[in-house]
Amino acid sequence: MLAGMSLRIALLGLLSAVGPASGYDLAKKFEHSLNHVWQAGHTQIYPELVKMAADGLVEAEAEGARGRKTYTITAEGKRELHEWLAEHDPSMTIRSEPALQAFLLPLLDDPDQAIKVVERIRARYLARLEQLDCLPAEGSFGRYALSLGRAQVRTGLAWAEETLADLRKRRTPQ
Amino acid sequence: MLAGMSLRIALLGLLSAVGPASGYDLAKKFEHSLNHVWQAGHTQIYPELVKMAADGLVEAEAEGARGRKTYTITAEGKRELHEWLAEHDPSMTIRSEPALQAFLLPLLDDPDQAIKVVERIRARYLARLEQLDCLPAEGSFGRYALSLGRAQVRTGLAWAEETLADLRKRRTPQ
DNA sequence: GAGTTATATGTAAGTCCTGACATGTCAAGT
DNA sequence: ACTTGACATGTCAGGACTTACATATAACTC
Repeated sequence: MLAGMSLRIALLGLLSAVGPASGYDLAKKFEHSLNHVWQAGHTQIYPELVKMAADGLVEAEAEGARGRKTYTITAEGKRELHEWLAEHDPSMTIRSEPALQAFLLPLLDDPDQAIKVVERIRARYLARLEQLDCLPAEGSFGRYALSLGRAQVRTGLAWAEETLADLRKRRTPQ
Repeated sequence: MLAGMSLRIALLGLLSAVGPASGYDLAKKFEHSLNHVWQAGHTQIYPELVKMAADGLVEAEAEGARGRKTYTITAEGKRELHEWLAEHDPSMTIRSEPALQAFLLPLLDDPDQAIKVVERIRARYLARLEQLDCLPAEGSFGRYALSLGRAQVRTGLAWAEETLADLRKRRTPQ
């Protein structure tokens, strides 16, 4: 099993959880339930499903309306999915733009400028938290990931608020 | 200013913080101080520095030993760096393999299997936290990012421990 | 003097991912 | 009849990133 096949795994997981679905459906699910875990647009999903069908992990059923194609996970697909979940050591690779901005904060000598940057980061985290809070229970399927995602965003928000307090204290030390 | 130039920004930030450095130095800094924020290997860094030099963001000085080249940030480079930090709305894109595994957990009917998966995730977070705790103060330059990184990892760890407790309760409900 | 490790730089193939473009259907309102 | 918006699928160019390969010097150890 090769590394870096997370998009496949995510798609297989969705198909396994919600049953047969089209590429369009899967793109929507990505937006609404995998959003805090993994991201992918339809431009990545459609070609990937074709490759997965070629590899025997899913089966396509060309259906009626509007050229809609329904994909179903195969036994082989389920096997790959379970194997990945059971065996794969998850990569800790991180690429976080908010954290990169946090890293660079000391470059700004003017505390007011730094405050503006952290306030923008805070607003982003807050918007995302509200978005997560609006997520449907989704049959409670993604519950573990949702609690992890929420906790991570709340952590970012808390960091922003602590950092703002710290920067404001520095600005007016009297 | 285009999106997705974070590698450039990270390199400019390092050059701005620690002064002139070679590609090799920058690769080491990535490992030791940007690790919890952004990741890049030397195979990505060397070509990027060449492009950045072509764009006038850094200046290369071909130096002595072992073909070492020293790069210095230019005024234009500093301008770009500050502009990005001040203006760029950070992307919230997330791709977390641990979170993806968390998402898929309900697929495992056997609680013992789920426990194994979460224990592996927990071990990974723990290893990373120890790694972060060993980071030098680095002139305290990356202090904000370090506190954010640590908090994020601790959150992951706490999630793993709560989830383990939950799964163990389900296994033996008596 | 030989061997090992850390220093130091690169290339190339291939995959992953984004953003822009392109096409057409169906349902509902006006 | 017309328009708008949600549905539905795709391609393509280019940039980001990984993995494997390739090379050579300097310092240290045995």
